[in-house]
Amino acid sequence: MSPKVNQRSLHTWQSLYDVISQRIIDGVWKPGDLIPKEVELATEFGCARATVNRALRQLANEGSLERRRKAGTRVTRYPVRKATLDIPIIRLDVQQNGMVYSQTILNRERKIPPKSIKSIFDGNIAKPLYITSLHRADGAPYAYEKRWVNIDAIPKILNENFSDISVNEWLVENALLTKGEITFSAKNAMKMDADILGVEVGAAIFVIQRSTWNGPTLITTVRLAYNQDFKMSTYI
Amino acid sequence: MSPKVNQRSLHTWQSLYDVISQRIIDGVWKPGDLIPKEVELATEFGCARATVNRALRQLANEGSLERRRKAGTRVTRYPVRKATLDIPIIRLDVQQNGMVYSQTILNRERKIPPKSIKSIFDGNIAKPLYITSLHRADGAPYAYEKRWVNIDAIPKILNENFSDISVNEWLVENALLTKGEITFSAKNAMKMDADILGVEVGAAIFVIQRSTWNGPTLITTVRLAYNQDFKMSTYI
DNA sequence: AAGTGGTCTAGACCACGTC
DNA sequence: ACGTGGTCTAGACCACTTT
Repeated sequence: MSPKVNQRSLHTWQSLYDVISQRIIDGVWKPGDLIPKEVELATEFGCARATVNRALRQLANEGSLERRRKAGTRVTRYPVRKATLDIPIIRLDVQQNGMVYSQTILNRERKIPPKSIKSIFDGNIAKPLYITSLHRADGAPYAYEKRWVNIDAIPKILNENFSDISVNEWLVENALLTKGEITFSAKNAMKMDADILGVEVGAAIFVIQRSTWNGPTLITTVRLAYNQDFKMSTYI
Repeated sequence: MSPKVNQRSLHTWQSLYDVISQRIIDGVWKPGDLIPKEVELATEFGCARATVNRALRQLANEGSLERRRKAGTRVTRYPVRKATLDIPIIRLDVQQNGMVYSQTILNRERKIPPKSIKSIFDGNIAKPLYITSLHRADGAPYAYEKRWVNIDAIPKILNENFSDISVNEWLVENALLTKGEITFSAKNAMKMDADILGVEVGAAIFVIQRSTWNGPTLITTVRLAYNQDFKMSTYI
């Protein structure tokens, strides 16, 4: 009998997620172990296979499980390998630390880029716009930005003077940005970096190189040099 | 007519994902715009609402859309904010670059940690194990590691000498690690760093500070100093 | 109060990889 | 060839927010 209506199950995918996580934490299922297949777990928990699938997929996305058709689902051997981090918008980053943000455009020109930059752009684009600027926190130098912008993709940037808004934020609002690539490194400040950031030549600076595309089209590539106290953190 | 069996739809969630991404790229839906609700999209694409939900959820997880019940789904204004990065296992990182990996334990002792480290550990644990080691690529210094290990959580580490395996990899195989936290920064090499890494005092080094837990229990916290050529990259 | 996304179910077919 | 995960459907109820 039983009316055969959807009952709100007490077994949400989230609760399965918790139970399965706990089993991994407790070592019931150890790294490398094959865990029961979806159908078996569905039976054990008394829920639909789709619900099990949802929980396992989540754990796989987070890197705790590895799933392969036919081969089954295993607890990953090297679980803590992926991290998600937030890329700060400099202004917000500064303001969240209770400081006053300001920025200055140092230089802007149409310019043929050096080879290392040129190779990132498509071969046949117009001479890109090169803009350097300084971001400040409470008036003190915070980050030195060197940026190349694809004029073909976003020509109206030529009419903008960036007195009230940073180039980055202008682009976020006026260009469509769908994917990006980012590289972190540590460098010793060269003379130019040092002069602008107000540090000694040779001081450690944290360098972020970032490129941003709209679909297949490169919009901008930027090098940001922070002075040595910069940190970036994330959870896994 | 029509047998009313599940037909393999041509509209997979992935294809919806592509179409919707393209509309964002093309500016059909601009940052901040409200997009049609799930039911409407399901009608438009001729598929089940669950399929639309799957595609939209994916886009929301990736940060392209923002969803709220009742309020609907919007294109995010600041889309490029989250990045996923792979945390390298040093040995694999070295070997993937075609170099020979080796490592040496420099020092190991039970030791009361400095305040900055102690605060990460729980108050009442046994004196942690402190191990320093050097990772090499083709014999040259690659990364200098200073690590604290929670002995209460993983006592059998005291019987291990790490001649054949790095501490990190041993922990990965012998402890359960479920979550972590990581911080990147740029520092000038202090004398100790410089001597061990074989660089000048003051050279820029890339520092990773990482802590790893099993559930609520801190297992280990480690500082890794790389010499200045270290880079880490990701896509968004 | 009402609207929108969130999730669950039961059943089905599909596709990838291993055997 | 076949087993396991991947996904789709149609319908239902739920939960969070805004009005």
